[in-house]
Amino acid sequence: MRRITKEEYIETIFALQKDSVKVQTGQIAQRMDVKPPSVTEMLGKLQDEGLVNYEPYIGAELTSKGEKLARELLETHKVISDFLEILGIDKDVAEHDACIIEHHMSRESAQRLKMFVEFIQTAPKDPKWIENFLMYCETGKRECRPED
Amino acid sequence: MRRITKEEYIETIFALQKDSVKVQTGQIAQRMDVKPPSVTEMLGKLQDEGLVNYEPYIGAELTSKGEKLARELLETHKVISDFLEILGIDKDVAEHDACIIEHHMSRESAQRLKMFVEFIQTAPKDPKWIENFLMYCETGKRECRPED
DNA sequence: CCTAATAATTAGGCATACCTAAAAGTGATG
DNA sequence: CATCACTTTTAGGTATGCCTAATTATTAGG
Repeated sequence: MRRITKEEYIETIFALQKDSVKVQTGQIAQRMDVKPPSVTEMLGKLQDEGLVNYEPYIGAELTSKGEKLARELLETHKVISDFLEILGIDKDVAEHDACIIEHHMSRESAQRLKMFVEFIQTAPKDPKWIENFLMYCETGKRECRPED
Repeated sequence: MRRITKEEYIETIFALQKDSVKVQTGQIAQRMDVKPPSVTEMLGKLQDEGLVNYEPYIGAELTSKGEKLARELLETHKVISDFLEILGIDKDVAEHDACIIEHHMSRESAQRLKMFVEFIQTAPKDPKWIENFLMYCETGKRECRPED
């Protein structure tokens, strides 16, 4: 049984708030593939921690604290999935892995990985070595440039 | 509260078996920073899954199935920590993050990351772009070679 | 305004991994 | 062989997050 963390609830609520300010129990449940009672329970806990404002039968809304956390989590998430995609991982798998890994990575590693992705993405030209790497994955051969 | 997974017990037992065949409850508890009753309980479960042979008051020993799993886990672990170290993460942090992440990464991503690390480590020369990257982390500047 | 459909909540449980305190087993020593 | 020190196990309980079934709110139609 896959256990979803509080953080994932925060991220989901954040995403759903793009459509409407108040997010309903059912929406969250559906999106997270979880039953409504689990959501009700979690919203209570998130409320206790000051991450959401929750009114029974009405819906939930992130507090500014919750929103800040959501943005941080989403950034880490994006860094990881971008990285995995650069390595040539299937988009869905990258997405899935990022979801799970993001909550377990230290701030330090996340920060470093972020710089790495940034370094690659803002390279003057699409770096040759990525091409070489993907080639290496498929054929096992590497192009023999000395500075590779 | 940090929740340790079954897999981490397997890895720990594997590591301790280098010193003696039978591994005792107390050794595992100490190494994992957990109390002995937790270990007893877990050994029972691992036994049920056919991963260890466990005799109360004597100790535990990995089955061949458990040992196979341990080797796989350790390989993934090493891939992740090597990668983080290449990015310039502190060894202890890399080690710690690898411990946690390894259990959450898909086989596909782990395999790809493995190839990536291998690609870097077996590069004809220590790749220039890693130096460039570490420089970029420290100074924010990148060396402007067109093929960067 | 009452009812039926829909949605959410409460109540009561399960699984996992952890803990403390108490009981039991093991082994060395007098 | 009895006792003490040490280790391990058992018993009972906590925290998370998830579930089903039953209850309660809300809302739309008649």
